[in-house]
Amino acid sequence: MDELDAAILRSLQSDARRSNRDVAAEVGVAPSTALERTRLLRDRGVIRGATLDVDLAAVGRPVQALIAIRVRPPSRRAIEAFRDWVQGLPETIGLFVVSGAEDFLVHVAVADNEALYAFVIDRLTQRPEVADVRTSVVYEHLRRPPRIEAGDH
Amino acid sequence: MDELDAAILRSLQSDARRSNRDVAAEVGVAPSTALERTRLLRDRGVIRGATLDVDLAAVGRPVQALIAIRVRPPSRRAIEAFRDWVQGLPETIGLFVVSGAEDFLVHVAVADNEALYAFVIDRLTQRPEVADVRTSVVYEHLRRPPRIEAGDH
DNA sequence: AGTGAAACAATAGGGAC
DNA sequence: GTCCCTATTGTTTCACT
Repeated sequence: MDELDAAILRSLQSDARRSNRDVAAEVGVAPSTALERTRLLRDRGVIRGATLDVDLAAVGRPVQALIAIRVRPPSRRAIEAFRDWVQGLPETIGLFVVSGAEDFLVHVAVADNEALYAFVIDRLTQRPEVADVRTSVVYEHLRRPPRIEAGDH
Repeated sequence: MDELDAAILRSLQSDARRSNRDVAAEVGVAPSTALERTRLLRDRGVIRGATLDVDLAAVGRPVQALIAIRVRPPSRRAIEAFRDWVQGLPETIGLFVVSGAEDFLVHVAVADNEALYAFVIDRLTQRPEVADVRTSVVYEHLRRPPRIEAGDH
């Protein structure tokens, strides 16, 4: 992870579909050099992939929520079972396994408030390990790419 | 948003860098058709962009946390001022504005626990509108692309 | 919605510093 | 060892059917 690697990552972060030629020009190296570095970053697992940023409202799921869940018992078995189950639900778009008062924060996107209510009272409470549920509606969700700097990572 | 649009979105979701040719073959239309549809999806704002999925640990920020924050007074002025400020911090990688007991959930990625502690007690508590802070360490963060279906969106 | 040709980009191999 | 140049292959794009 030298300064060139960091510059390539920064360039691709703003638009992962940018051509290698453009990236090379932006960071000031030959296209072949940029290409080799990018592939090494991919091989080393620094670049995991590129995901499409889709407008959830435009695909019929304008309502988002974060649902804090406490699981009982908080054993590895119960945690992992619940995690795997909730990850497979169609409403789920993100999942945080956390420390603190709760064990999970499930990020869901649904069609309307009714669907959100149904998700919470029909699906979640079906699971016997769910001890407590707290729903927060998401008014706004902003994402920022991490600031990347060179270093001995 | 017909079935073809949905299929194109599903195809690009798994890898936003997939070539138009591959997408066309996968969804069963000519490349020119896939290209036009993809461009229309972009123009209509359904596709917002493509973001690089970077391994945070590999770029020196292996510790993640979600910080729940209550702001006082919970006025538009205070909410928006805090949102804009926290969004600009280098540690911030995500921000949820939510209903419920708290007003914000700030997703941060930092170098170590010390940096996390410093973020909470030095930076956040500097702001006079911050009334309450609750930090949860993120053990695991999974993301899932939304399941996209055709429809009159 | 599909075809073909021209412009463009990605890749592999070889060579300079 | 890192970077660059060039030739080849493959991809995108546009005018046209």
